[in-house]
Amino acid sequence: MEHVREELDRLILKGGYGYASISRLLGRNPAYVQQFIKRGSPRKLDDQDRKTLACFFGVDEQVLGGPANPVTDGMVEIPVLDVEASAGFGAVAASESAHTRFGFDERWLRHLTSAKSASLSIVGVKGDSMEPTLSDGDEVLVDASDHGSRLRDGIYVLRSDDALVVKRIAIKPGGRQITIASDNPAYPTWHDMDRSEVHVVGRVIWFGRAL
Amino acid sequence: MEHVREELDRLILKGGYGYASISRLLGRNPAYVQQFIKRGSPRKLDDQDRKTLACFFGVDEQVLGGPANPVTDGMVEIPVLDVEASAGFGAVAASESAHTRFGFDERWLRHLTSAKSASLSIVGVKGDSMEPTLSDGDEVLVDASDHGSRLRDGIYVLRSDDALVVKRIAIKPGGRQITIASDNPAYPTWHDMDRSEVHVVGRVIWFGRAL
DNA sequence: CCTGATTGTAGGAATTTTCCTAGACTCGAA
DNA sequence: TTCGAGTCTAGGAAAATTCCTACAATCAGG
Repeated sequence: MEHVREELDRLILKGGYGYASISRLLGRNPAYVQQFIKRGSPRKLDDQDRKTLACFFGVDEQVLGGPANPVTDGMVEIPVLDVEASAGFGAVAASESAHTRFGFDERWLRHLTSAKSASLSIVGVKGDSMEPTLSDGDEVLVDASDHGSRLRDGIYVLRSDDALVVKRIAIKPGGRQITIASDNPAYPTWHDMDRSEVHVVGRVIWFGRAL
Repeated sequence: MEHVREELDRLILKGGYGYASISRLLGRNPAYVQQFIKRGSPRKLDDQDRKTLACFFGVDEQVLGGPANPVTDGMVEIPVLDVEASAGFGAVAASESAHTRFGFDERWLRHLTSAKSASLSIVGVKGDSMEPTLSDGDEVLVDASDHGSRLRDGIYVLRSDDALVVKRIAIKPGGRQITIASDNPAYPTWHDMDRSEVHVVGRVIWFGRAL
């Protein structure tokens, strides 16, 4: 903790400001900073003062005894695709406006997938075919880079004619054959389909649901 | 500034904690919180104390007089609480370590709840007691302003001794009695509990799950 | 070398924060 | 009901903070 006083002392000395003027900067009496450094009078700097000083000297608050910086830049925004517009093959007008989106912590996201954020998108689930795993209205995070030869057991978003559908895919061991199923047993399951028959949009790696 | 005292008072009252235990949470003398609220003794809360309280009650620091959370163009950031640190009454060293957080579209969020973003937080689910609705590792969005007299049927985060737990609450029609249940039938259900017996942190309004 | 202005220093006063304690009260168990 | 343990409350003590002030040192301009 003494380290903070020395650091502040050095900063003031280097800049040639003098204790008095720095005290005035804080809106305190002229002896305030001198007391802090030489007498250790306020054991800690007030939160507000610390901010002011860190800003003034252009150093991190941490140097003056502040909290470790919570790295504020690691936020990745993933847009929610408008399914109505994106499902068909017709050219999609990329409307900039009105897209809702989710933000994920970068570290958290890297925990989930190694995919680049550009290949991620969010799609709303329609219908009950994937109950109880996914319900109508859920939002699923889709990794568009995770298909093709990397296809493996799991839940995928597929393109079917002009719509996006969510299905569970199982790989038949050793072959090119795959099974496409809906978790809801009321829906049919297709066995032994060829990979080339299905258009995989991407793998579902996360979903959110309102309660 | 008085608003902060009232807000803290309300939080303590609603949760039914009492001033003394909250004072102990801060590692202060038992009269400390009472003095702050009734006498206005420390004009401001110490930075450290504010963090601890915000974490404990699952609200944003802003509510307790902290710095305003930057809302970047329609995106609301909700912090993930460090449950290990926030749940218990034992004096807790509020860990400064970088909190992960999620971002929600403001419009989307308002669709989900009318609560102010400052009263929202995210908690990780531990254990299988809420299977199949919630699984271990899920992240739930908690509305800390939605309890007390507004308690209604639904899933809530409760404080139990030194841990946070997620349970389903059902209100017995017409009375103060409530039922606390786990969705997993392997866990017991408690009937006819009095509202004052449980410490409600907030209502679960959304969750996310990795697949 | 003087003079006046400003600074750093340190003693101590004024104020605020923090703690301690005793009394009134509530609640549950005996 | 009585007792004991816990709470909230308020008064005031103890400790920390913030401020004030006088004094010595420094420095620039005469």
